[in-house]
Amino acid sequence: MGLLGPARLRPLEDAGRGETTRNAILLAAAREFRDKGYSGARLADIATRVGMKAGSLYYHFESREALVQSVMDEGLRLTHAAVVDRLSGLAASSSHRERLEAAIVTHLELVLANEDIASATIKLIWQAPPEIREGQLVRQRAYGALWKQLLSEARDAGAIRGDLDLSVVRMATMGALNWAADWYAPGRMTPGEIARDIAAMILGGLAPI
Amino acid sequence: MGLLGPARLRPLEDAGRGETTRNAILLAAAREFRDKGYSGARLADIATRVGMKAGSLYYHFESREALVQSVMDEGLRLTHAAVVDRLSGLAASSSHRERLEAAIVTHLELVLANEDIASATIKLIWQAPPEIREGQLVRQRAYGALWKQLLSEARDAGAIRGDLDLSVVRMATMGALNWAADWYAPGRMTPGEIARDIAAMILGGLAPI
DNA sequence: CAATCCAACTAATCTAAATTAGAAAATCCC
DNA sequence: GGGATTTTCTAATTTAGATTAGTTGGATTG
Repeated sequence: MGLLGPARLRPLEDAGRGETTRNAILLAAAREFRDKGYSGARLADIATRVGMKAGSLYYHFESREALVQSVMDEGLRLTHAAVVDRLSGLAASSSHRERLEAAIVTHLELVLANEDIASATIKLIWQAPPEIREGQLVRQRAYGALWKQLLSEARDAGAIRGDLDLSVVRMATMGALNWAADWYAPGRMTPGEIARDIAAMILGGLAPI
Repeated sequence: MGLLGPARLRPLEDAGRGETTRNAILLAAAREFRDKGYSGARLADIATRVGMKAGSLYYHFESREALVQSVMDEGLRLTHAAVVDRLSGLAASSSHRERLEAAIVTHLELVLANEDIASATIKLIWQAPPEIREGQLVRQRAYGALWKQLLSEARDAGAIRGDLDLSVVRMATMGALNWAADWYAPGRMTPGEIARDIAAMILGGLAPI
């Protein structure tokens, strides 16, 4: 696997024609949600992006809500897969610190630059009403578990100080990373530079050595 | 000033009868928005909380949008005031690290425990559509400026490593703090404990000393 | 080539809330 | 107490969008 990873919208294997437009809709929806937010995005606009009319979307999705769910599902899947993939590409000899850093940078680059669906998902996590978010708990938990493991292994190995609650650490980290989806605008700094700074800050803290 | 601070919903000075119900509405709206999100909160429910009917709200606010704006305005004002106040209560001899820590803890405790309006505002910042958020830029900038100053003074004094971009630091910090509004649920840890851990993490980093 | 199916369109319909207008009730002020 | 003013209520009205029903054109298959 390694650097390029499996993180495309969906493998070609099972892509019949239907699957293709479904993906086009997901992508259009992701962009629309990312740009206009959960309540601002309208089905009509999403449809226009794909080149169809609002009603036609119902051929592919049960409802607006189902569409949101699918976008989030896919976004989380992509993010999870990208991080797993990145980690599995590291040398077996890599340190816990390196692994943490890799996870942080991968997550952040996905959110900032790579995938519309990933960044849309992050926004939806904040914006969507509770009912919808609850439908995502399974995936969120799965991704959360990955980080939990990463952190607790690191601590067991002595790579993280023992006086911090790991849940708090995990949530604070996610917050720091995910908020970037909101304030980031291409310009002064590249996603890579931002990722490096945030990783350095999380791992090393603000205080000078 | 010191520990108790000025951070009440609004000074009594100019509180005519009208002002009072206006505040009651703001508070009710804040709770409703905090619990159900920007798009989930309905004017009817807000009105019920205050003991009136939806239409009556229009006597006090132009529109739903104006109400949201007011909540956010007040929330940011409160947060800003609380942090300023806390800082001004510190001894002149306090270190930059202490000042940063105080700001972090104050912000977090406000978001987690103290003021419905503050935590509602944090959520609205994420959830509200861009047009509304833009109406808040002035206040957000003012609060941002406070942090900017705090951070750059700290760095000039050598209390923050010089290799990090301060904007990134500031945004990552806000993200870490603000996401807490979302995942925090009273239980295992108190807001104070969480605040301590997050402050320790931001200042000292994950790596052991 | 006819029957069937797929994928989209058009044109209602439905619905949930926000919003408005005008009537009623409280409150205030003399 | 009575008129003016402030505040709230009631009962439409509006509106924006999601949703649904029924239709159509093209592709596919037997």
